[in-house]
Amino acid sequence: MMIELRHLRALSLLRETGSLVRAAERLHLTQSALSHLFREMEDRHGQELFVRKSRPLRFTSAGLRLLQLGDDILPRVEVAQRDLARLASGQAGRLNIAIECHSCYQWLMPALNTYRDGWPEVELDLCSGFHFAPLPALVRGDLDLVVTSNPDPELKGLHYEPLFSFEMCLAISLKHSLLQELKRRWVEPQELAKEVQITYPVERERLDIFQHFLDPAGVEPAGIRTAELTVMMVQLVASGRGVCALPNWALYEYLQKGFVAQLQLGREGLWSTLYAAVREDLREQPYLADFLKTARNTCFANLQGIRTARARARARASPTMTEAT
Amino acid sequence: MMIELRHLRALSLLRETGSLVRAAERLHLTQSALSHLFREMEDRHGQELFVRKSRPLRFTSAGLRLLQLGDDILPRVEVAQRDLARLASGQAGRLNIAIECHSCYQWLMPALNTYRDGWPEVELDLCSGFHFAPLPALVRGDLDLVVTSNPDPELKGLHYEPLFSFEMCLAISLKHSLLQELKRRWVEPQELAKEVQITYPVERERLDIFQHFLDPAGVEPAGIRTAELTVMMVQLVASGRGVCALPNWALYEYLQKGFVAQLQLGREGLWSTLYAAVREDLREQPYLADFLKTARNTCFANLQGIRTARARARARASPTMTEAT
DNA sequence: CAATCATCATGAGTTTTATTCATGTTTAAT
DNA sequence: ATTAAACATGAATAAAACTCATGATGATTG
Repeated sequence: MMIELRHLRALSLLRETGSLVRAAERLHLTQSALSHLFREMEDRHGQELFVRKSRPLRFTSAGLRLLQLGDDILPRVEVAQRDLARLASGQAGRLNIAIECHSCYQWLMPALNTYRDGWPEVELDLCSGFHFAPLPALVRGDLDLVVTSNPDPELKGLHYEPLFSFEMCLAISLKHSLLQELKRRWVEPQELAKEVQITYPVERERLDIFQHFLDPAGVEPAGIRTAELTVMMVQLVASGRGVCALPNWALYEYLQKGFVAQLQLGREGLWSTLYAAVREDLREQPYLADFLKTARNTCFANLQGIRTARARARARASPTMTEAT
Repeated sequence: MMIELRHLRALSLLRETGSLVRAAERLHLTQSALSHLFREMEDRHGQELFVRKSRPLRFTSAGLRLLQLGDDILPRVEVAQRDLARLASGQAGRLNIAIECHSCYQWLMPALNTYRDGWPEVELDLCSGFHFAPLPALVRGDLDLVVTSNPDPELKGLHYEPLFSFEMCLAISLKHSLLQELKRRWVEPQELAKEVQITYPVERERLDIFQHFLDPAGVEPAGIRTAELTVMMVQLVASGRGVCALPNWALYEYLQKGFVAQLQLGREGLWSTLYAAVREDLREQPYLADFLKTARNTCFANLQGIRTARARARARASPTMTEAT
């Protein structure tokens, strides 16, 4: 037989009340039950847990060690139990968020701030700077929500909630020769072979420009240069150090200010959809559903040039509307 | 009903094995038993714990939360269980030591070093700088051994193992007028009323000179000055800033070097006995019994002027021998 | 696509464990 | 010494944990 929480709870209560009778009362048991219980524990461990004939009650070293264990773990069990109850009722929960798309901080931060007001009980955590694959971590339970544009259909048990569709665009210097040479508003992959790509400092697989544009065409850029911040990337582009792919909504303000020019990636433009990946069973939870709503609202309120995934799907079906923004 | 460790163990094993059948094998149960067990847990918490029809096995958020709890607390339970087993067998244990007497570091450190070699499994900790009463902490289980010269007979469940008896002596400057004035080797409390006392920086109640010499006679010294280290206290005495009570064994080397002179406190000398206080049930433990032996050996090997408590008791009974050292 | 195999669920029956009840023993207080 | 409160104990009972036998489900394969 093994230690059980029941034993630790009883022992803790024995210390608290100072007598079997009162401890039994608190546990809604008889004094006899506790007497049997402690005797069994003592038999199991081969030593006394407390000194019977003594007032006030005294514990032996073994008893004290078990009390210490109880002090250590019982509160944790309580917390877990509350978490489960809240999870069942949908009142609150944990929301460990990771984002794959670096620019997304732009809308995620305001969204989180708004959300926090409505759900102060939800334990929010933003797991940036992770060096593990986020979607498996979501399945494992280390994360609760992943913002990604690359759903993995292999992973079971996940639901991908579309947030919005956006266009990946190429930021290019106003003085760049391509702007003059091309008689069109879009580039082919081959036309970027001589350019330096400015990117976020993350793995190549997580950059849409490579995964969905250059790599499929077998084009390698003249160089790759990284920058942490979007504003730095734009600055490098503006000063002619290279070109850079950014979501249209991230690029918008810099276009307005006339810092850089914009080209579409390919004739159709490189559209993709951003999803919030969550575990299926969490999807219905009010606190999560509301987070998704808040996130979407924040995005459509603040980001220029994005579309609902549905609208974009319709647009793709009827090519005449493709370029509408 | 409440969460029990059995549930957490089963769930962890389910994750480890990936199936009810294999988890049941490992637990020496039938698959049916586990099926019933998990169903009950789910009923209790009002939600599924894992997704049945799925390979590989997937857990729900609730299941993951319980797994996390298990990962958190099950290892702690294991550790406690091992501790209890070792406590039962007397192989090893914990030894959190506190000392009331500041000078005792002088022999405690070598004793600990010797002891460590023989009992590498025992978790040794020296709780110095405590600001709580050490004997109650010993009863409570926060400490396992307290070196004290003031046993408290009120506290039940403690055993006081005598280490040795020693004499509290007064260190006094070689040029001090008292040395000339007195025609004897001892002082009365009243004769210290004009002196500054140099003491360790601890509460007055913990200083034998006050508790057993000055306070009973109602004598207040001209001043109190503190120093952290014995050597500093002796230095202050040597330079005439005051007098200072120290155990004879701590004073010995400074007398030898001729830094200070020594006077007895009262005609009989102020003898007291140093005890190692332990909880009664720990007393028989081999690892503890051996610590006491090592400590005593170290003391008698290194300290000059100490006596066994028994010898001192005999000496006190026959006054003619009182002053023998 | 049926056949097969492995896994899991289920209900009744059984064993084990937890608890109570009735009563005796010990302890501390008066 | 007497008494009251607390605790221990063994038998009886209630509750739980578990098994067995079997049926359902899902994945695999020829």
